[in-house]
Amino acid sequence: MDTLTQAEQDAAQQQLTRGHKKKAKTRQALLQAALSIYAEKGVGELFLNELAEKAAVSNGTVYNYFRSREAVLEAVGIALAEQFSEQITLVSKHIENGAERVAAGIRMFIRQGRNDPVWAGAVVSVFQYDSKIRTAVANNLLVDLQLGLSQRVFHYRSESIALALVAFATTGMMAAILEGHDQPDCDITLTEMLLLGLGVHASEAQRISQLPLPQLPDGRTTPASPKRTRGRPRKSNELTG
Amino acid sequence: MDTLTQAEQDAAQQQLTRGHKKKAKTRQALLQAALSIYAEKGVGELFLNELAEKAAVSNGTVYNYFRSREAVLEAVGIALAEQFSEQITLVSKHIENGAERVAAGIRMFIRQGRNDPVWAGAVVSVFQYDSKIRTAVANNLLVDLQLGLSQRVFHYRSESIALALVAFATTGMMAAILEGHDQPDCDITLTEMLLLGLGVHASEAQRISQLPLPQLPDGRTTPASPKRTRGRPRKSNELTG
Amino acid sequence: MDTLTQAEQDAAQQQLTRGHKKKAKTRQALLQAALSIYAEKGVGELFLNELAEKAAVSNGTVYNYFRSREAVLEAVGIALAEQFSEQITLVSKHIENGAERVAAGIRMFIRQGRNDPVWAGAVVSVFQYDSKIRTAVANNLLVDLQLGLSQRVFHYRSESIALALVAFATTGMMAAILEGHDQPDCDITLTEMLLLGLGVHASEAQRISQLPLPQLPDGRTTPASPKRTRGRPRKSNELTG
Amino acid sequence: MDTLTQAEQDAAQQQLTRGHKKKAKTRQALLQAALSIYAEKGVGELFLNELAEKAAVSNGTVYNYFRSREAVLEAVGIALAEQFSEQITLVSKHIENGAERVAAGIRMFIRQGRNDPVWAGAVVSVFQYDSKIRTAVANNLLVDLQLGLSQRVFHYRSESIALALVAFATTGMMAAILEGHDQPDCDITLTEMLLLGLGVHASEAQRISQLPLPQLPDGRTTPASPKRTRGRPRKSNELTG
DNA sequence: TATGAATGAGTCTTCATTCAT
DNA sequence: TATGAATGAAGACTCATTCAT
Repeated sequence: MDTLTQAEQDAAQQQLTRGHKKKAKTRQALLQAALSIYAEKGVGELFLNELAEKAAVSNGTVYNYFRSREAVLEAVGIALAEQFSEQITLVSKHIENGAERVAAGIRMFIRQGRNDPVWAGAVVSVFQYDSKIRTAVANNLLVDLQLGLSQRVFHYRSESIALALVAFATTGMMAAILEGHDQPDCDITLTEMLLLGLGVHASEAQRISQLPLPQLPDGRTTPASPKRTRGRPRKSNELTG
Repeated sequence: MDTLTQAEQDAAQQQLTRGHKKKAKTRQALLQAALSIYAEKGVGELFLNELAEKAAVSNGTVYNYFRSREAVLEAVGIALAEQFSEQITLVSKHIENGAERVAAGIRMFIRQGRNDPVWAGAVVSVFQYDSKIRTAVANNLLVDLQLGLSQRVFHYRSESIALALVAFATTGMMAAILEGHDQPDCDITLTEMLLLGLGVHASEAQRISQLPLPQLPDGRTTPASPKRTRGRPRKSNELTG
Repeated sequence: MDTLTQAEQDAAQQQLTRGHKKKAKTRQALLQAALSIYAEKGVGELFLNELAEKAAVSNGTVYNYFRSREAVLEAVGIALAEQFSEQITLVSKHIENGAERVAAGIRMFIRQGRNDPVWAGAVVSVFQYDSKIRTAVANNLLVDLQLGLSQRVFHYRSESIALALVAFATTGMMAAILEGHDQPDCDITLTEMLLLGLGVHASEAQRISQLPLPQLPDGRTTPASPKRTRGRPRKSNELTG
Repeated sequence: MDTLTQAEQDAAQQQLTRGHKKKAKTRQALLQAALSIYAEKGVGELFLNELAEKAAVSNGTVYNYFRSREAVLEAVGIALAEQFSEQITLVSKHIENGAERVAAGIRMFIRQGRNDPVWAGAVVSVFQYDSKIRTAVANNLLVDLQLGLSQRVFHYRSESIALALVAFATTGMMAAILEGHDQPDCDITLTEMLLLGLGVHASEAQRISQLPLPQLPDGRTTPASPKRTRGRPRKSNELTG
């Protein structure tokens, strides 16, 4: 998964051919830097001087790409939200079963977060700051929940509560992993629990949660491990201690 | 539930008899004001001049009670954390069954949050900002999970994941309610789902989630609805739309 | 004429008795400093760091008194406008003849400006930047023009043009004096010309323009000569060379 | 009256024949754009990015024509000043009487300003910002004043004060018109007043102020009405309300 | 202890100017 | 010469913290 959406990459490509390589690269660098700051310190701690430094541009350059600090936050949120839709669509493209689709989504998020802590940190930060991101997740999830329900795989009483359950448990798990409370196959374990919660039969839940995940094309450009040069050290999450 | 813990109230009471009524009141006012700011705008938006204004003291006075802004945040976190333990202990004092204790805890949080949006908002804000609060929740929850496991009511593979599941789903539900996505008995519905996820048999899950809740002594002093005089309006949560 | 209006001085006095001497003094210092910057460099060149330095307070203190840079400009404008009304009222309090009142006003402005270049510079700067100041001048002048007309001393075709003539010529003269093109009795000379322009008979114009001016109580606190420590040197006005 | 002086147009013409059409056009476009910004927002609000945009060139291009922002301001001032001389010379070319020459100058300025608010706004703005412009006006005016004096048409005590009177009253009137306080024949009315002020006999003042104006060749290229797309709205001038 | 004016480090933002293409 | 992204100095503004009263 790349930091830039497909649309943005296309635009970048076009500009590239017109010799505007630099501008596209700078914008990407800024978005990437913003993501990594989100990951390290949260949305509220994004300061433009630090953003500029991380993106290796000068202070004023930020304003050639974003009208204000708020615009940066918004742009990152939008970029993440678009990524979500694409990513989820991709991972469950050929899956017909609603429960399997939901499971694939949950596991993809957790695995992706484990592979890319910068991305995971940004997602967790943004998830509760920005309703756009929540909308993006919810819209995709909702369809699959309804599919599973109509297929008689899910049996839940309230769709909105099921939605909240899956979304918050998944992002919570991502947060827990970020804070060091990882364990092998935790994606499978959580997915099984959630499927049970959604009313899937135990044997089915176990089977579905262990299905092999579709291969994802890997286009990540974010560094695999965040640099924590500054900012307060991340507090350990005692929840999963 | 009061904003101050029992211990703090006791201390306050003692000082009261010594004629230090005012001091105790000011400290309580400050903590209460901080809570309501958390609820309205989140931890990152607590500014001391606003805190002082809300508590009806001058800004310099804050420093007679707290060494720094950080100390305020910490004190609020500690106060909330202590409340949690007391509250959960209270609600499940006479319950022997681990699953019933967990269910009572989940439902108490959600119901309490529905009754007191200020408190709920503060809890949700703090939960992801302050590891102490997470610890407090986790410690209590952990015991009950282990109890339920030993009683063969729960059947889960990973305790830490179960912990994360219950904690994040519950606080997520509180957030969803805050944003207006409430529905009757949503505490029961979520609890049933979580019990299922923890491996409780369906019939048991349904029964346990619907047990009458123990009566709670009600000593709340927080206003029932937060005043949102300033700050950005809370974004609607599309997740549970 | 003082930098603070009567109302402001009253307020200051009240606060003084309540031990708020400092606050009143700081506000006055800021207004005074703003005036002197206006005088030296014009409205557009007022920078808050320089304002703070001149008022001998720190940068942030300015914001304890004015919400923004704009608020500073506005406050100075209002203070000057209020001064005008008071000053003009004062100088022509006991004069019945409209032409004599107008003459007294014109000459008072010019003489006051000669005595207090800081004030004069500020007036000239503000006059064309701030409609409030123009309104203040115009309102007072208008009454006297109409009085003179009804007394058959003035004979002009258009009141609004007469208004503009007197106001711009007077402030223009103040600007010319500021730039060093002073000469003895220039207030008398200009006043005579303006009276002629307003249709006063030549002998009357000469007599009125030379009447002794009413004594003004002198409460100036502004330094008699501006310090020109910084900023581009004032360009000489070639108009009156 | 064109934005470029005759000299500049000649130069432009020469270059045209050498195929440098574009360069001349760009320079003119920049000067024209600067004028319109002056008119809209004043000298202090001319920003080079906006200038470039208005002239439909990139911001870097400005520096191919002017060394710095200051150089732009200076060039506009010089262009306006040269226009003045030409314009005044032109309008009073065949007039022998000093008072008639002065009257023609005053009326020409006011009428021209009424026809071309962009030009008028720029003149008013520049007049108080740039001593060159004042010099240009003063030099022309001075000669005519002295002529009128020697012809016994004027009877004033101080040449410098007479100069200031006429100049500031005229530009003040232009400002008043710009702010909407126009009225038919206000140029005649003001001129008559000023002639009276300069000591012209009443009947003569009336006659001279109403003489037909010499025809001006009209080569204006500036749009008749300024576009006020941005910037603070011009404040209404209460002086002439 | 309470007050609230003052402080100043830190951030956001603008805009004249440079320079590689 | 034209372009426009990049620059960075400068100025506006915030807010935790101090301190004299």
